[in-house]
Amino acid sequence: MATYKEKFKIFLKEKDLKYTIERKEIIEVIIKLQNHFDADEIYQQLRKHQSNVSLATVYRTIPLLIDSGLIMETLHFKEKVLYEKIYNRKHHDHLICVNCGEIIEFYDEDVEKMQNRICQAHQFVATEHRLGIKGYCKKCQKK
Amino acid sequence: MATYKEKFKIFLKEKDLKYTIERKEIIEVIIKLQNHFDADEIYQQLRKHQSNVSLATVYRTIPLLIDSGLIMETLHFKEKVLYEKIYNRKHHDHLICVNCGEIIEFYDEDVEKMQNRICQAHQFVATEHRLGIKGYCKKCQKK
DNA sequence: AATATAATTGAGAATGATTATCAATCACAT
DNA sequence: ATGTGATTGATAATCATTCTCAATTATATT
Repeated sequence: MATYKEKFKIFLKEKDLKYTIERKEIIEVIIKLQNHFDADEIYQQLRKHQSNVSLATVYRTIPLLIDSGLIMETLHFKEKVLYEKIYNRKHHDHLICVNCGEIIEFYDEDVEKMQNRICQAHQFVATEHRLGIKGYCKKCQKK
Repeated sequence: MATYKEKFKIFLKEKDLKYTIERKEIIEVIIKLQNHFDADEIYQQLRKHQSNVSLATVYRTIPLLIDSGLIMETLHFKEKVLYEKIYNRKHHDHLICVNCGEIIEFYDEDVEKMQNRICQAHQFVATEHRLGIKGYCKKCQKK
């Protein structure tokens, strides 16, 4: 099982793209990120680690990270696109608290089965599905 | 069962908001719309019907339509927020063809049950869920 | 190691959807 | 008919994202 960095390098090589310092620094920062993140979060983390990669380069690199199967766009919240790491992780879906913004991940076998059934019924070939449930988390219900 | 227009009027009155000509023209145009639409689509339809309601007012009215339970945001596609009418319609989810943009609606009882089960397990109170499956429709698979 | 070449970068301008501002107008209760 | 606060249109502002372009860099080849 290749590491994140190796997988990214291999992807770039296949596409005749270069493994630059900027791309190296971005992937290193992504590896450390735990939660859902947006473009600016990557940028802020770079600065925190004494890297001067520009925001433009962050935006340019995101599609490469997606195409290489390392991250995916998972949800839109407050006008922002959030991403998360997916390499070497099981697919899962999300509960999002509209009050505090907390994101709870869950995996459900039935969701996957159901997706297959629905796609077959509509002769549809799925590349991705996203189930997002919005509402109130335990804490926020009390208010 | 109140009509769209009546329901909107009642909502506005409850909130001490006014039923203006502009809001009337917007709701009339929404009633006629069949598919998923964005803010600009509403604006274009208004102009087609000799209405001069501004785009700013369209944007200002959308939250009112959502709060009154007449429409909901259903999906993001190509950087645009798409809405659809929901009043007096059964909840449903979507298959979206990433090639041609076709949107197929489907209803599945199991999706609803599953949502309840997951929310109970996480002590979460859902206000809304959205299941979007992206992939290739029958036509686009052949290419 | 030097060279060639196409890819990449940073800085800042451009874009495009959406939101805010504000003076003029309007809906509606009294 | 009047008063008051809500609403509107026009347009400026915002904010995330994308584009532009000259300067720089990675990598294959000599």
